[in-house]
Amino acid sequence: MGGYSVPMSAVPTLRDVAVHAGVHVATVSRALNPETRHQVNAETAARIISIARDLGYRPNALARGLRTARSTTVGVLLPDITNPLFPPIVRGIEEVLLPEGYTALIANTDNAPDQEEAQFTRLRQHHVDGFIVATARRDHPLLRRVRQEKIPLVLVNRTIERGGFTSVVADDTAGVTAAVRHLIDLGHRDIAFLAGPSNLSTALLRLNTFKRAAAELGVAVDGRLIERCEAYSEAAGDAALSRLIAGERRFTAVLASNDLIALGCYDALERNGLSCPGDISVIGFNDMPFIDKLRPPLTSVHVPHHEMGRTAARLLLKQIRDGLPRRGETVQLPVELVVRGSTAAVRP
Amino acid sequence: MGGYSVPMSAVPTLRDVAVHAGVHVATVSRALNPETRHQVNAETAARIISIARDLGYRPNALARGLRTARSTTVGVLLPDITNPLFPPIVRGIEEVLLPEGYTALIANTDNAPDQEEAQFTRLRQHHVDGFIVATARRDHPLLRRVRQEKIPLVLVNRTIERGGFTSVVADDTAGVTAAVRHLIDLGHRDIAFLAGPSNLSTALLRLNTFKRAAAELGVAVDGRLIERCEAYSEAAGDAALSRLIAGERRFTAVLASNDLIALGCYDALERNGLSCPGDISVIGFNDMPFIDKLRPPLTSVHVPHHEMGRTAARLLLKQIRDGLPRRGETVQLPVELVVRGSTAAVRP
DNA sequence: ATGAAAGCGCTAACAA
DNA sequence: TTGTTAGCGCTTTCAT
Repeated sequence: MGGYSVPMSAVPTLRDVAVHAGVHVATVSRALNPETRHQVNAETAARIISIARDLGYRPNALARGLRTARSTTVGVLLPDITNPLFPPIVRGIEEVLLPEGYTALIANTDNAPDQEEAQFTRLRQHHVDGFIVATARRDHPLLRRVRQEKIPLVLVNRTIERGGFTSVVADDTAGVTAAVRHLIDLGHRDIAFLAGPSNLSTALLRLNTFKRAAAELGVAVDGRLIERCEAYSEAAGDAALSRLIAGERRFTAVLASNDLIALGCYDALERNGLSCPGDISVIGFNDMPFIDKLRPPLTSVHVPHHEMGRTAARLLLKQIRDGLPRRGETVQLPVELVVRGSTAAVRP
Repeated sequence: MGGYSVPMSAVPTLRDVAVHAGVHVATVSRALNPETRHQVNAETAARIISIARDLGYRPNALARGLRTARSTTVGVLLPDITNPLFPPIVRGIEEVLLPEGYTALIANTDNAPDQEEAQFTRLRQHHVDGFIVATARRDHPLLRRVRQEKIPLVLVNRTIERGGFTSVVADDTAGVTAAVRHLIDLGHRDIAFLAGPSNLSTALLRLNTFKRAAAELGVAVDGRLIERCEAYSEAAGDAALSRLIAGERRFTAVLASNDLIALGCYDALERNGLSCPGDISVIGFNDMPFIDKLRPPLTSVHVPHHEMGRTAARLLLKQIRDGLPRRGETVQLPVELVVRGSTAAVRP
C-alpha cells in the first residue's frame, strides 16, 4: 500500500510522529500545541496532526510536567470522602478542572495533622500545581507554611479568619439567622444550640451568629442550652443532645451546627422516647445528600456544595495562571433554609 | 557554625544533596533508594540520608516516573463519587495503595461511554500503572481494548461474566437468597422484584438468583411482579414500583436490586398512601451508608465495600508487580442480610 | 564503592 | 518556518 506503518505495541511518542511526518520533533511539538501551532506551516501542521491522530499519539504528562514544571494536576485535601458533604464539592471541582486539562488528586486527612502532612508531602512529590483544601482549622501551621511557599492555594467549605487566604464558604450567618427566625416564628422560645468543634471556622461563626440572632430577635440566650460537640459527627451530636436532655433546662427546639450532629439528635431523641417534631424540633446545617429521606425529613440550611467546588476550582486556576494575589478574597455563597418535617410550632 | 546552608526557596533536587554531600548524584540516588542502598558505603549512605532530610529533599515523582516508566499512580474509574456506595470503596483502595507509595487518580464516568473514554485517555496520559474499574458493563468494548493493551486492571463491584477479568464482587447470590428466604419466613408469598439495568452484571445475577431462590423455596415467580429499572437510581425505583402498584397483581413485599431503587420505593409508597412495612415490606441491596437512618430503617444486604476496595487494590498491586495473570480470578466477598424495620410478617 | 554518561519524552531558546 | 541543542530530575548501565 505504501503508507507508513502504525506501530501497534508501545505508546507512540513525539519522535514516532516526527519520523512518520518526516520532520523534526520540535516541529511536531509546535504543531500539536495549540499555543505554538501558528509558528508552523498550516499544511505541515495539518499533516502532523493527522498523523498523530492515526498513530494514537498522546502527550506524556510526566515528560511534559518535568520539562515545563507544571503538572496540570491539583491536590484536593478533604477530611473524609465518605462524609456526603464532600463528593459534591469534588464533582464541582472536577467539572471546572477537567475541561481545562487538569486532574485532581484527592487526599483524605481524617482531620489528623500527621496524615495531612503526609498527604501534603505526597502531593508535592507529584508536583501538583496548586491545592484546594477543605480541612482548614482556625489555627493551622501547615497551611501557613504552604502559603509561605507561594503555592496556589484555595480554601473551601472552611476558612481561616483574617488569614488572608483565598476561600470559598457558605453564608453561615444568613443560614443560622434564617434557621433561628424560622424557629421563633413557629413560637419556639427555648432553643438549644449544638456547636461544632471550636477549632473550625464554621463552628465558631455559627455559634456566634446563633447568639446574636436569638438576642436580636428578642429571645434570651441561655448558656445552659448551648452544648459543644467535639466533632461534626453523629456520635458527638447524640452525646451532646443527651447531655442537654439530662439537664434541667427544658427546650422545645434544637439547632444543630451541621447535619451529622442533627442525625445524632434523632438517635438521642429516639433513645429518650422523645418525638420529633412533637416534643422537640430539630434543624440541621448543610442539607447534605439523602438527608431528605430521614423521618421526619430534616429541615436544614442548604449549602451549594457543588457550586462551592466549582468556584474554588475557578479561583485556583486563576491563581495558577495569574499568580498569587497579595491578599486572598473570601467568596461567600448564598444558602437557603429548606423547611421539611422536623420542625413544628410549639403547642399553645 | 560552618555547616552547609539550606536553600530556603526552590525544591531541592538530587543534585543539591549531592553537592552538599560531596558525592555524585548517582551515589545519592543509590543511597536514598532502599532497594539500592546496599551498594553504597554504609557511612556515606547515612550521611547522605541525613543531608537529604535536612534539605527537605523529596524525589520528583514526574522525573522518576519518566525515567522508570512507572508513575506509582493508579486510575480509579467510578460511575459517580456522589453515590454513597463508592466513597468506602475509594477509602479501601487508598488504605492499601498509600502505604505502598501509590496515588489513586479518581475519575467519574457518569456511566457515559464518551466520558469514560475521555477519562481513560486522560489517565493514560498520566501513565498510571494500572486501573481499578467500578464501571464495568456486561458488554464493554473499552475494557476489552484495555485488556489487550496488557495494562494491569481489576474490576470492582461489577464484573464481566466469563470475561477473564480479575474482579472483586459481592456474593450477590447469597445476598438475594437470604433476602428472599427472610421474606418467605415472614410469610410473604407475593414478592415483587425490581431489577437493575440489564447491561450490568449485578442486575442480571440478582434477577436470576431471585427467580431461582423463590422457586427453590416453593414460591411461584410471577412475571408480572418483576419490573426492570433503567438505572440504579431513586427515580427509576419510584417509577418501577409505581407501575407495579398501578398493575392488577397484588404483592406484600418488594425486593429492590439496590438501595437507591429501594429509596425510590419509599417515595412511591408514600405517594400512593401505602405504608411500609404495614402494607408492603421493602428490602434493599448494598446497605449503603446512612441507609439505616431512613424511617422505617431499611432492611438491606450489607456489602463490605471498604474491604472490596482493599481487595481490589491488593490484586492490582500484585498484577503491577508480578505481571498480568493468564486468566483473572474473581474474588467473591461475603455479604450479610441486615434486618431493620422495613419488613414485617404478613397479616394472617 | 563510586563516578561518568546516557536517556526517558518533552519544550523552549537560539540559529539558520 | 524549521532544525539544533540543551536540559528538566531521575535511574541505570558501564567503567573505574
